[in-house]
Amino acid sequence: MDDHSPRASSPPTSSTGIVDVLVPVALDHTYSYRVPRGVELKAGDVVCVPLGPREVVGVVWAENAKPEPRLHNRLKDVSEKLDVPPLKGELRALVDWVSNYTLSARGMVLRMCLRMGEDLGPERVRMGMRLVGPPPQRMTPARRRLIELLSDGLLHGKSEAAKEAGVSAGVVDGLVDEGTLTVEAMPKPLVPPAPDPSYAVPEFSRQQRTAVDGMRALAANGTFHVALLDGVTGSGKTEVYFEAVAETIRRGKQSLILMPEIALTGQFLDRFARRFGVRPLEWHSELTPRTRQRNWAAIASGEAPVVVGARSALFMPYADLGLIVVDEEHEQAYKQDDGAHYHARDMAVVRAHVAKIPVVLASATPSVETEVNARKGRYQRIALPSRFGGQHMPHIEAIDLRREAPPRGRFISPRLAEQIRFAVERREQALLFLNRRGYAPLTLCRACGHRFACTICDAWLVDHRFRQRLVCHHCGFSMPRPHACPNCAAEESLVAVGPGVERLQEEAAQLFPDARTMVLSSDLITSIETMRSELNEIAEGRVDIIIGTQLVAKGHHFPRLNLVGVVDADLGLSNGDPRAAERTWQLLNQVIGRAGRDQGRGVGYLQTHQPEHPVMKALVACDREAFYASEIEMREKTGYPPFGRLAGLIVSAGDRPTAEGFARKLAAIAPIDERIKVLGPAEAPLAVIKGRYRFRLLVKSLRNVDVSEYLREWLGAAPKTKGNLKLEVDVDPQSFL
DNA sequence: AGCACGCCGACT
DNA sequence: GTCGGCGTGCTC
Repeated sequence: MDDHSPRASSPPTSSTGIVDVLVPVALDHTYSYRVPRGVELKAGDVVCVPLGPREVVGVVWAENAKPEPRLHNRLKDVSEKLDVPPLKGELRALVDWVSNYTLSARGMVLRMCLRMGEDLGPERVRMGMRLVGPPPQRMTPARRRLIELLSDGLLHGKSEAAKEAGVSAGVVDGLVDEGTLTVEAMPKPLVPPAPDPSYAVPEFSRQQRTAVDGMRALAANGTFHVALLDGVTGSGKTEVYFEAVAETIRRGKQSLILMPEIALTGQFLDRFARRFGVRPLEWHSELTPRTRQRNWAAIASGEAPVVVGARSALFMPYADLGLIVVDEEHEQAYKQDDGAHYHARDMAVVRAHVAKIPVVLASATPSVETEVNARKGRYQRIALPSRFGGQHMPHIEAIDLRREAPPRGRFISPRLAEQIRFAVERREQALLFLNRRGYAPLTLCRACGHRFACTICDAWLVDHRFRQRLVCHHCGFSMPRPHACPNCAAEESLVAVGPGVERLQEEAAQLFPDARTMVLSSDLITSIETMRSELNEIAEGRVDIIIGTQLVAKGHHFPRLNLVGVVDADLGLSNGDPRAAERTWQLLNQVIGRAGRDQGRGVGYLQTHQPEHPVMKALVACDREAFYASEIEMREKTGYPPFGRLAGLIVSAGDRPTAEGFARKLAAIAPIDERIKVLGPAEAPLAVIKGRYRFRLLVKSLRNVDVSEYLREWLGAAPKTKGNLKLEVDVDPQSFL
């Protein structure tokens, strides 16, 4: 019955043929399937196909496929064409590009586009109730409350209304039986109203106007174009790029605003709502399956004009994307390192390029890569030179810990303590910043010197007094804090070494007994919702001293915060990471930028052992130019990005010799290329994580080298990994742990 | 990535 | 004697 010849002379209108389908599994290549009669398939169509013993959702990657002839009698049929919009060519091109660049399987990249959730079945019809009849014969307090609530005669959600009135479902049923209430189906969940680009256009200052014009022009042009929106904290960056979003809405196209995972706060959504009248659609990992499905559909159909999301939102199948904004473009959170290794900011530029649309990179402290691109004119710089409304940047001072040391076992120097006291007396807020979770990073035995380390990672156990446990920050292992030393059995001999935010809170409570303190640390936060409520508490002024890890550096606005104390400014500088200086500069800038945003009287104190370090000097002098100049010069001289390219290979195995042996073998067969240096293998800075031994190779090349191609050639000749041996490829690594 | 097939230890 | 551990290999 079926014609197996690829040159079948069926008429072109016949739907019988063969298509190549990309399936969302760890495969680079497409598989060919026969198209059943009566089905019409074109590239981009989303289909269900049999794959081994199961059915998977895949995407047609090529029509009129010409599979290997010997496969012909083994081809299976496409099971079904799904009723969703096809993936556009631009998204398929992005998948191909990302897979080619990062060396991750194409199927796995496709998977990121298909996160629409499983078929959850038809959506449950929500029931509502309405007051229709006379009051019941027997009135009870519960019945009265419910009737009161429904007295507007409108349809109320059944469970919500019962909950609000504080009554059980039984009360509802009783009133229905009496004929007082009716229960009817709620109308289908209403499509949220579209953001209104003219809802509340703000007044812009003269300096902002230029930037706003730039934003509108770029959105109106609608062609590929990269702009760096460069403005200090408090300069109104968000409101300025909202104008690009507004223009894109007017043009009937969708906008994507990418945010670092953690910055997806209610504050931002409210700010959006104040400008556009409604909250935007969200896309992040904490959506419930039903919301995920609904939002995916709204994005794919084009019903969602604006999407605010974490990095995974970049791979959504927008019906008609017209603009991408990458907020806080320098954030490390944009780099995904589990599974596929990709940098969402860079891939956003790629997506904008293939979709021929503009992209805005916004930051107060641009990454060195972006800054160089702006200096070379590859990106247009749109600058917001100062704070909005004549506010001043915080005044920054260094506190030299070599001269003004805190008392032994304490971490707040006398001068910083005094300033905090003044701030609290003035009823202002103070922020103590320390990028270290827990109580103390190390616990040791005073009697024998024993140090508590993780048994399966190469790391100390961090004392978390809040949870009463010693915790490994790399694998999550934890144990109760023991009373006696497990090594020498000495009792009461364990001491905490070094500070964490919890210990700092203890110190603050002793120094300022009347002040209200709050610790903000990622391990104390269980969900986006709890974080939103804690941030609200601070914003409403119910906290005097905030003690936080880098969580507090992100775009939250605390109106009464005027003082920021950085407890250990040197913390990120000494780890041998090529980006250490850049990171420290960005983080401290951001954290200190939290101060004085309303009254303009912000002050920052940097506790440091090296006030002469270029980063500290640039911070104190408020001289960003000095920082970029020295950092760019250093990168250029050493050939680090963006003046050269890097890729990392991480070999890991359950035992040290296997990992090291394979890494050495890899190094030995690296193709010779005078533009490329292969460094290592070296034991990774954190040599053991979760019981796996890790070795790293670093590929360092000139800027114009196609590193991905080099890696493919190299790894193609490598023996294939088997057993528990694992090889990870990280093109453009951000972290060197 | 899943999932089956396949070959060696503690239980109905 | 079987249930089940996860190593290896395939999926059009």
